[in-house]
Amino acid sequence: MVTVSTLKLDKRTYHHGDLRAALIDAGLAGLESTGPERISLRELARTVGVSPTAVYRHFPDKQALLAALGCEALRMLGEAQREASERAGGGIEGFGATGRAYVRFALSHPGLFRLAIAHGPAAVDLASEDDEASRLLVAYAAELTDGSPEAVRRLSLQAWSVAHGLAMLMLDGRLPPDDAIIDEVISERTLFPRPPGASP
Amino acid sequence: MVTVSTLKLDKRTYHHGDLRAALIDAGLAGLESTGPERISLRELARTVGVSPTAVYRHFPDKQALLAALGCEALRMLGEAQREASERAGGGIEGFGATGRAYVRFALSHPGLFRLAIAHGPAAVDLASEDDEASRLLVAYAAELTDGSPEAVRRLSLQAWSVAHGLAMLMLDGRLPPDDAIIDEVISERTLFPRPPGASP
DNA sequence: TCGGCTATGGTAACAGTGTCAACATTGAAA
DNA sequence: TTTCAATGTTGACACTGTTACCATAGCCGA
Repeated sequence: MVTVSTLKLDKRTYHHGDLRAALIDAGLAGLESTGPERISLRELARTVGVSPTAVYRHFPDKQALLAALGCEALRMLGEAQREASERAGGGIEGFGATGRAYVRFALSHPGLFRLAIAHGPAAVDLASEDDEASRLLVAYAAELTDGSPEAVRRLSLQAWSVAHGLAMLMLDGRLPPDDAIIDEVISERTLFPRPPGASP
Repeated sequence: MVTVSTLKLDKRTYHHGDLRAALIDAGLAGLESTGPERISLRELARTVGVSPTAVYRHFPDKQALLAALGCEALRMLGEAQREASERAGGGIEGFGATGRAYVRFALSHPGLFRLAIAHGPAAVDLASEDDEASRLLVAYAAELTDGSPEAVRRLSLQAWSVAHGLAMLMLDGRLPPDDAIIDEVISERTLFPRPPGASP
């Protein structure tokens, strides 16, 4: 959260104070209850108590607003994953835990998750990303392989794909959002049967 | 394709002939060039040469229209996978081929793919689905495991998740839509190192 | 053959959206 | 204190999905 939620001053002030932060806060709140497609620029402005076009003083576009929300959502996702990783104590269990946290975050915050993925900054190289989620991923992949770039890359991509695919399939209703399925699919034991790095 | 594309009769006829099929055809054509959220009911009606509200004689909703398009798209996806499977000659290579075909279909028909997943019929149990894609998946999973329900289930879910995750990450710009990455991620050799069913 | 009924199409309108141009207000710097 | 850039507002435009109501046409029975 941005913790600037009480910035909606009373109406007597012509200027708002920090409209940008208020809009992002309202957007994050709205994303908790509906999907990204259904949040409206005008309604956001309404809840903040401002005219629709005032938004354009802070974001050139609706897309830009969504992108800002996406960045914040991505940060929250990474934070959830880091907590899960620390709780699991690192190692291969930590790796699995971050994957399961990825899916659980998607299920409990569908709007935020969708926006984090769909409207985040376009990624070029996974290794050079600067968000916490990506950092965690490649760090674990390096730890659990021989460290060669190819191995790190492959494990990162495969792990991310599994977690993301499961999350999206559940969000889109193609698979039931069942906790047991998460544990079944994202399992260090069955997914990567020979712990990488153990044997050459 | 539905192969009813020339049904847009000239304007002198008050009734259209087969408006429903024409709408679906136009929708599929539109999905080839843009995403599902950007196709407009009114524009679809316009390209077919009919008033906006005529659509409501054949679909109760825009959602219903999208659902119909999603079913058709899902059929096309399954067909692409079956072709790839047959070309690879079955077995574990066929399994990998269907996975790669899944991702390639997503990349070459993003709109169709998104709609096939997002607006298809809500799935309850993977084993009881009646679309070709699901059938292929569980058939391969049964062939490549000992056939126990748990093993079949797990392999199905993991394989689907990997393919779907990779496809979505590429479609959403989080990973470059690189053919080499597809081969790298969806590889029978690295993803399922011990061919299931070989050793107990 | 004819009359009516139903399937299918059209018109007008409503509320809502994102966005632009032009105008208004404010706080702070010169 | 004056001016100016930052910020907010009003009004409008084109577009959307949807509804209520009206129009046409082709088929079915008398």
